[in-house]
Amino acid sequence: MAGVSKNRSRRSDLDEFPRPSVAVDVAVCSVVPDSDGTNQLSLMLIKRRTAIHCGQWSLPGSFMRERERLADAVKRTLRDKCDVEGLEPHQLEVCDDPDRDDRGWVLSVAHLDTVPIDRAVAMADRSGVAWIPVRERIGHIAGQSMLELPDGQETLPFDHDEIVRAAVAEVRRRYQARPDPGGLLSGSFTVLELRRLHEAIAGRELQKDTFRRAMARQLVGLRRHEKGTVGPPARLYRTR
Amino acid sequence: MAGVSKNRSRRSDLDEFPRPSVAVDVAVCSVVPDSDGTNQLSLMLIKRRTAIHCGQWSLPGSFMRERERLADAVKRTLRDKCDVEGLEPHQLEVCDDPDRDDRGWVLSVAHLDTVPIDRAVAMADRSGVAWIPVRERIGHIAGQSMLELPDGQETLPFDHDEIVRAAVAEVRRRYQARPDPGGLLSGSFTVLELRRLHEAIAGRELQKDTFRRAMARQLVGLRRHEKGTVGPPARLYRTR
DNA sequence: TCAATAGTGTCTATGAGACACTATGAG
DNA sequence: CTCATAGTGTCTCATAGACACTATTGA
Repeated sequence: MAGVSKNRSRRSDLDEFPRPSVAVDVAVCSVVPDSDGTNQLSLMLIKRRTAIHCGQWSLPGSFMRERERLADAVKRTLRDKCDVEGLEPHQLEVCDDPDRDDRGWVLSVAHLDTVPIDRAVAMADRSGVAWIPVRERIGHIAGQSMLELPDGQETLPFDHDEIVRAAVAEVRRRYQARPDPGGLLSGSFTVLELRRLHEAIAGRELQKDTFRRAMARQLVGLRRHEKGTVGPPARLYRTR
Repeated sequence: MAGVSKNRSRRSDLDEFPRPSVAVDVAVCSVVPDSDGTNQLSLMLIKRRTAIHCGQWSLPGSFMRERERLADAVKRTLRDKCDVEGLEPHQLEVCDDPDRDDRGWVLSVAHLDTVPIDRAVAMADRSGVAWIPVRERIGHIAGQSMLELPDGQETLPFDHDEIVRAAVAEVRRRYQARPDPGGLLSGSFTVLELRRLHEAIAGRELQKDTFRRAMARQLVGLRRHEKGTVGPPARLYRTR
């Protein structure tokens, strides 16, 4: 690239200013069946293998590479640390507390992403990766995670607890208006399946008739019907 | 601070990774009277005095200082470059195109802020600072600014045009539901003043009776009334 | 008097919430 | 048959949009 040498030559302006380390963190969300079999809005955590906070569960994240785009850094992180591909990260917020990382001055750009349910289920047995349901306890205790963490861990490292809160709020906000903005259901689905998904995300039961009428307008009805379940065959739909 | 020496000693982890320069840019919005006297949603631009893009109009911005918080960097920028104080910046998005700045790899965290109308008017005559109304042209031409820039300038430097678009969209989104989330009206005001404000932001006329009923619910009615205008004295309100 | 405004009444269309009802298929 | 479900009908209530009307002030 011709631009690189030009960039280097004018670099002097920039050297006057201190540069923070910049990382990306990703809150990967999905809705996966509980041990009971009920759907739960969950976040994907990884067990840290690096020096700091080693052994703890945290959101996947990594430092940016030279002239990398944020979205690419997120995709690389997910590929390298969780073996997930094809997601589309969205920016959530920048975490800028200078004391958030004991190693020094580190900014983190928090991202949100969603993985289709079937892929999430397929990943569930991978070692070092876990899907943790969000805890729906009212009167949430300060300094405690929204997640019921394994191994007796109380909180997530860095400011990941706050990122989780922002991510859950954002997913809920998005799923209030649209059927499946995050693409959690792949292919076709019944209205019941979509409602169970929304109920898991919202954390409460939804009115079946109101829900149907609100969603059907935004869906494409297929000719196919689901068979083999209790009751009359349910029509299949897909998103636009 | 005890933390600093500890941070330095563990700095080695971080030195493996390249660090971008990080800047903040602010889209400062207000509603100021046009040359016609009609209210216009406007952005505050400054005339650049630094080496790069010198002489061009742009959003105020600056590089972060060591271990500074983003909000503080924005406040410092506004204080130093525009002599404005007391604002509360909100994050909009991170601009991460590696080629956005010819000098090198620079991330910019775009922010949004609003200044009360009376303060904006008082600033209007300050040299090197200008309030530019957003252009409401339908079928917006690609590669052209949303703003009618002075001195025949066509576009804003860096990716400031995109930041302006995001800022205007965000201000409009916020003012759809609430009376005055940005605190543009200081003190008390009539429903008519509030409606003129909303009309300037939305860029279209609003129904007077529907608007009154939607807003009055969210306002505190005062005992005072405005005098000296045409028509019956209008009741004054304030935000909660 | 006129123009512009305040503030309210009212009609209609829309949609959410809620309850009920019939139809359908698996076990 | 029983049960869980699909899908629709319908009633109520709240609200947006629209139009109209009276009252009140300055010019």
